[in-house]
Amino acid sequence: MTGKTVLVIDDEQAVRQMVAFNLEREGYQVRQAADTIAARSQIADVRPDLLLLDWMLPGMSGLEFARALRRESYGQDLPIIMLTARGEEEDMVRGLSVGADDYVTKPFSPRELIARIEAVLRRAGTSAPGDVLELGGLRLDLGSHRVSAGEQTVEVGPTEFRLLHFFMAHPDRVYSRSQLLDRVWGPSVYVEERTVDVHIRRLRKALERHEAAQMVQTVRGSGYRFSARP
Amino acid sequence: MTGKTVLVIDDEQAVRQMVAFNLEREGYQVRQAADTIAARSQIADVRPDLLLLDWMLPGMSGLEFARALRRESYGQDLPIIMLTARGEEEDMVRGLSVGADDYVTKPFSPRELIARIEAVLRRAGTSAPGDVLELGGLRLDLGSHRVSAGEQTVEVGPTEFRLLHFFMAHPDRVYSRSQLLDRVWGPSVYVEERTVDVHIRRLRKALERHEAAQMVQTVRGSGYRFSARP
DNA sequence: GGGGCGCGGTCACCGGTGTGTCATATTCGC
DNA sequence: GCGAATATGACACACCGGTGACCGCGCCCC
Repeated sequence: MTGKTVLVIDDEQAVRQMVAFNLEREGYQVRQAADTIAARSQIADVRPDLLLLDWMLPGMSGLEFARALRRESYGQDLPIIMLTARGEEEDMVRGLSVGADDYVTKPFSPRELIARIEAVLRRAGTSAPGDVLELGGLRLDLGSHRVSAGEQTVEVGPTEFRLLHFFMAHPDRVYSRSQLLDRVWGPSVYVEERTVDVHIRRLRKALERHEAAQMVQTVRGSGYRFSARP
Repeated sequence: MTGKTVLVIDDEQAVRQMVAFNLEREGYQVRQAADTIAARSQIADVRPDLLLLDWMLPGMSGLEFARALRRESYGQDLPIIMLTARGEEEDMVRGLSVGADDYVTKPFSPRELIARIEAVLRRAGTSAPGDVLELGGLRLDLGSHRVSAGEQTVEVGPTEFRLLHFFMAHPDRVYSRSQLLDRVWGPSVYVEERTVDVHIRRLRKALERHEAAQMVQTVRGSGYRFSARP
């Protein structure tokens, strides 16, 4: 796993720690900054994949900071999620208008935060061309939305693409049907668990002309796993 | 559906009963505890899949209790949802930073509670990456659900996997058949004690191609032990 | 506007695998 | 050598996952 880097910018230490604790548990790299000065140097230093930005910051507001970032070359397509206290929601309209990708109102649950982060990263990742996942002879190109095995193109439907994308981003790991539904279909979608089976089969069928179907593995009683080795 | 077990820890009986009623209707097993002492013994006794933990408890706060649990081996990946009164939201930031997975503010609707429980349960198990147990040349990878001896993969069925998992997590110690049934099969499963023998044999058979079967040792009159030395 | 097509979700059926139980063989301790 | 405890083989059954078919929906192209 690559482990995306997230920078949390908030003046309250408790908030930063809470976020850091929960994101690290999910496998993210987390950096912290208490103000925009520190944030600046962290951004230059570690080039985070995503910003969690508090609305109220000492000195410069989160809004101004976001706007300033958007004017710069590196910050233009850096995803930003704003953190805001309850009651400030109206202001968020302005926040979104300067280019924040989403916002979360405090207090927020780790689940909600992670779901939003993944949603934003997914969107950002999909639009960035040249981002390619490669594993065991399989290539998945996020930019062109194409899958290939060697020289040949593999034809997969949209859901199979997302499923394969998730698998290739998290290889060698078992996921239960409900976890897959959560991560690939989305947290608020309710469909039958067995639906996963059907899409697994469709994915296998697409891969099998290229002798790559054995990478999609059944772990009886637990779920499915994607792995290059048998 | 297996019927997951949820433990409700709250000092108000009305809250506990309301929760129990609604969860049981959904097919959950529900246990109750009015304080942390009772909670302790319930946790040791029934090994719940999830905790609903009130923020304000007599004696020890929910926060302290959660933190204490997180320090222990069994509690580390036990999902926790905090219950909190409206107005205490500020404090929740701290609660979430010690590892609660989500929170619900009282009063809450049964629908909301169930939705959150299911969301948390779905995510459970995904969090800790790269969990690997290693002992005497045997490797058990929880993430990929694989067992290997040296370079070779060891084929084991689901129950044998759980059994081996338990053994490798608690080596060099004798467990009686009923203890194994309790810990590996679960507290609410009733099967013959002799069934353990059969699965021990199946586990040995799987290990014996890799010359690792002698690690599963019989202690006549007492039970079984897993150990790297003869 | 209608017909066709692609996609996603559900269902029913089936075959295989895993699981628990029993009967019988074997081993161990005394 | 005896009795008790454990190992082992066999078996029936439940359950899980694979699979093909079907249906409904939205979209595009006539």
